[in-house]
Amino acid sequence: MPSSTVENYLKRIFLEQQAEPTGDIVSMKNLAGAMGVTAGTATSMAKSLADSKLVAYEPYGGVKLTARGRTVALRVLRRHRLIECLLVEALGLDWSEVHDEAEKLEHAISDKLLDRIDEFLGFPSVDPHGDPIPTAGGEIRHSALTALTEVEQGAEVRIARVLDQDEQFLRFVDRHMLRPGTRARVLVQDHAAEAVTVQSGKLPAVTMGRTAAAKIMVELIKG
Amino acid sequence: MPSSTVENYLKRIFLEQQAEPTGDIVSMKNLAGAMGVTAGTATSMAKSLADSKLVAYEPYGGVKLTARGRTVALRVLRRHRLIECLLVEALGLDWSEVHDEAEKLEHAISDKLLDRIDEFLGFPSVDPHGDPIPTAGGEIRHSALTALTEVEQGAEVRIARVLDQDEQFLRFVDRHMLRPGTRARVLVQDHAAEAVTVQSGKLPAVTMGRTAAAKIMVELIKG
DNA sequence: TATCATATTTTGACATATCAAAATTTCTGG
DNA sequence: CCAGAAATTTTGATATGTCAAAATATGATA
Repeated sequence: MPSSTVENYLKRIFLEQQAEPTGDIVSMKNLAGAMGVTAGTATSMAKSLADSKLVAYEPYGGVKLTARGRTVALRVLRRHRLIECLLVEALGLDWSEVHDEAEKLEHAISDKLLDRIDEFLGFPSVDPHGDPIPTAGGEIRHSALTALTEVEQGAEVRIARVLDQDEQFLRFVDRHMLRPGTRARVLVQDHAAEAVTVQSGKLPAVTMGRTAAAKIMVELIKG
Repeated sequence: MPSSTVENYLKRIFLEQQAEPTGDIVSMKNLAGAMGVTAGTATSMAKSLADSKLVAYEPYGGVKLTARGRTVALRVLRRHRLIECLLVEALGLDWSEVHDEAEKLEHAISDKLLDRIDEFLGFPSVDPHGDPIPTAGGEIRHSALTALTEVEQGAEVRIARVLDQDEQFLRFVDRHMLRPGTRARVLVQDHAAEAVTVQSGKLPAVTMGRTAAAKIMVELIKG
């Protein structure tokens, strides 16, 4: 049984591997940053994870999940995301405030209870942020998603995923009805200004910078 | 912020204090037994809790909660019992299987979420086992105590207090599992015979005279 | 290529929580 | 009151997870 610290490292490594398209090796600096610990701590944990065959660790290189490590990471993510669903669906919490709760609860819940929750929720495939929920078997399903910066002007899209858990940002997304599942239209792609203008529901259009737009992943509906 | 280990010790001490009617001081042996650790570990933890002013510790004497320690213990108990309610009410788990889940979740839940759960459940006053749920303020609502002679036939009660320190009597109480904290059912109230028949756990029912029954104070759970 | 900034690793320390076993204190029966 | 039993405390060790700071390696650039 991995400790919750180990679970957190593995989860972070998984997420960092996904976030880093330069290659799926995570540096000690990034790992330490993501975990909020010093670089020395990250190094010693990397070694200890490698001893447990949960990561491959190359001195001065970095760290990468093994198959076993990946399985553990996905199990933690499954817990996290199902808990987020539960808090939103059953208890009516706002999707912007469930992340921190789930961060703690994900280490304290049994497989049995998790299965109950899954059943109770009707076996959802994405969490309230649109992030895919890994299966009990430890697999993850991806649909082809595009960043909001990449779609053509005039396109109709469905918001699929928001790649940032920051509460400020989630509130912004909320305010403009850009939650996962909602439809939106891309009115302007201004490459010169590095800005994207989108419009959702009956709200007025909103213009955001490309760094923000890059964090909003969508599925193309038309255009 | 007390660690979850500290929370567990305080909770145990509280429960042991209630269970021990000889006086509310808990010995290292009992504490170690209840926590599943060695006596040496219990001693060193007792000292450390005393340093934090959460318990009063007398070497070779034992340990007793301070007001602060009691407040922490009751907060943990509140979490535990509300979580048990949630698992039974909302997720349909059986009341016999929720204890272990709650044991872990009670340390991983925020006050905010707990309040939501409380509200969602309609502010229950007892958990699925009939144990009272402490208030957010850290007090325990003691329902008014009733003598065993006063309750209706068929009622479910929890033994709360035994108003006699006589060894003979306490042994009798013990033998029939009528210690404070245990649940029992009043099978017969025979006013003509001045006798009460009660039954606890898996033991056969026992009939006692009204003078004896008058010394056993109970809380009404149902009926 | 020599140097310097940056990243990484090592080292020594600390806090928490635990155990086993030795030492000590308290209790109890004769 | 005293000896042995039982409970308690002490001691020394271990595992986990962390930091600060020193030592070392890597990589970019002049």
